[in-house]
Amino acid sequence: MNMCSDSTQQQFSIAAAERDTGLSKDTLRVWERRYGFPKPERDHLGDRCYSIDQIEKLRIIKRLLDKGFRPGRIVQLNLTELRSMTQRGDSPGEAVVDSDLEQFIRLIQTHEIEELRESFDKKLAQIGLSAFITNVAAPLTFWVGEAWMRAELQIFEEHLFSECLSRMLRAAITDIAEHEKPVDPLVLLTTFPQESHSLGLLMAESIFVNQKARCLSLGTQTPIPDIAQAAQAHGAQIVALSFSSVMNPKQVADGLLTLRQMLDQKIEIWAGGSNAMLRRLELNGLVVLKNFHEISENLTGWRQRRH
Amino acid sequence: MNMCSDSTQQQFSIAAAERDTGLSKDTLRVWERRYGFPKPERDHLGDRCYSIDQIEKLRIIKRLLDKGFRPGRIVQLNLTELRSMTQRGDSPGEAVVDSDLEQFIRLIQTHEIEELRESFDKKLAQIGLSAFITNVAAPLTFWVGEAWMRAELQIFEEHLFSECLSRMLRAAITDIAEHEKPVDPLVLLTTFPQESHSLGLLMAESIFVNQKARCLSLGTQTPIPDIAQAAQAHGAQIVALSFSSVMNPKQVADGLLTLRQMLDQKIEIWAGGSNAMLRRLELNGLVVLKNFHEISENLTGWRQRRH
DNA sequence: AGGCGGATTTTGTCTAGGACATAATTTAAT
DNA sequence: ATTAAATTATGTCCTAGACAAAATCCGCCT
Repeated sequence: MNMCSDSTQQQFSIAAAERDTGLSKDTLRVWERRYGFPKPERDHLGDRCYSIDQIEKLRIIKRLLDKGFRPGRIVQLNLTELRSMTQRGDSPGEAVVDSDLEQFIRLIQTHEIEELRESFDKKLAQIGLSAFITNVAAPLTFWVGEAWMRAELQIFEEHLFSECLSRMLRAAITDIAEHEKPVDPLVLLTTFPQESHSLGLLMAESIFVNQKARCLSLGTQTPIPDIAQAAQAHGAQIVALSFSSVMNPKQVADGLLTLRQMLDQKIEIWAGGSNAMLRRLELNGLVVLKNFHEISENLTGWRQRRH
Repeated sequence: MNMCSDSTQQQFSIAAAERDTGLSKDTLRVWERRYGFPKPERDHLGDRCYSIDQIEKLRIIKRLLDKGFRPGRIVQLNLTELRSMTQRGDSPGEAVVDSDLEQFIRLIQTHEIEELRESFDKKLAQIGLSAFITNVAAPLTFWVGEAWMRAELQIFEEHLFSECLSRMLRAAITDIAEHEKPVDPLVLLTTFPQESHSLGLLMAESIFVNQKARCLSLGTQTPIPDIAQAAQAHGAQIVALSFSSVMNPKQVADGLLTLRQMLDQKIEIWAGGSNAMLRRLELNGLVVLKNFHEISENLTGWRQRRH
């Protein structure tokens, strides 16, 4: 049993490391064997004790892996080198930040939650829900993740932002539901068991509801057989799933295949999110949504197909 | 690499089993070694292939463990024996179900979500938020868990119920926030990284908000150092945490100890939820809340202490 | 009977190093 | 320049042993 619990001066057991980095115990051990990092201290029982610095580095590496980097190359690098990698890659980095977004960013950084909420509301009233999600919510969420990696934002600030946005979207959804009568298709929304990010799902639901689709959300983390059951029970015509990069790509592919087999062929699966697997995966009866705009497009298409 | 993925006819890899049962791979392997259950088939590589029946049994066993049973005794039993154990134990079983609850239960079982939502709203308007949580939301949540174990309710029905209740509570919270001006204390609400159940947290927040406390929710799964940082940054006076029985009791104790050390002594930690560890744990500067009613009591106490 | 302290069993998590499928990359051949 | 084949990189699985912490049992004393 591990002696270097969290409690003693910033030391993390391998279980704590797994929980806080999202890298499995097996992966942590095999990296140590192969690449020599992380090489944690050992307690008097020979159990690994990760330092807070190692955990932080591992968290950054995890995010870079999600962006397509490979461990063998980046594991050796130091913190500054890792942070500089954010700029590189497919995205143009912070140059993309719209001037409109800057005010929101400032409010996040200064923890002015109330003001952030008000600005959100104002903006929403100005540009409407769809545009708000495409032009504000989505890019801001992306920016927040990047900023964290550049050490410009704390994790709790990310949580605050996420919570604030969630509440806004939920309110918007309720609001629309009260005023407009939805029509077909009936869309079942949820995520796979490993996936706990609810923000993507919520943004998708907002778009669907805004287009007057009937939505039924199961929340996050529904076991796959139960997704199928729910879809059949309620006569859903579309099952919409959200996959962030925290989910293991293999399990994404695996799960989608299983679900496709369990589900009536008439029911479509629509999958969106930042998970790398979605860009590679091709499967009959699976619609991969590259961005929020494609939800509207596909919805129009679906409705035309059914007259 | 595992060949018996989810996709082939109801076979689960050990990773899928872990994800769907909440029991770690290590535990699954050591149970097999010691008790002879679960004894999964092997694929051509020697990798474990759990059947759907084994998974279901494991899920029930997991819930019984959370209630205080021990694996050595119950692992051997068959499904009917396991299900009958629900009645036994400290709780009087379904006899406790209030006649008022029956209508809600029926609506859950028949998937009448719209009607459930309306009934909730009506009841809430009738008895007020505090009473609604203590007399309806909390017992109903408990009942839903039990009913699942007795195979009277599907998991997706549990999700639907949970989502429906969530939305209601969030709406209620927003509603109060718009009409009443909150006062001290400032309460920071969140859960530890492993804990993804947001319902308990939401019920707690409802009570707090209803008592005019200023609430700041980080949502679920905030890393422990970040909880401490957030509390300091916002000058929170109370950190409120929710622990369901899905969380490993050791990690609960460990985490609370760590957090207590990181936090200013003046900041109180209030912990509630069904996790078994809370009943055993004693720690200076930690308030364990046995039920929702104690939130109000302790809040009154806190305010009196500060005049 | 009932409570207490120590011995014993139960339980979960950690260790090590080996294996191998799959994915990604490099090399060779057309 | 493209495609195919070989190679390397990577994560997850395997076995089996160890040990602390928690729970239970047991004998003793009141």
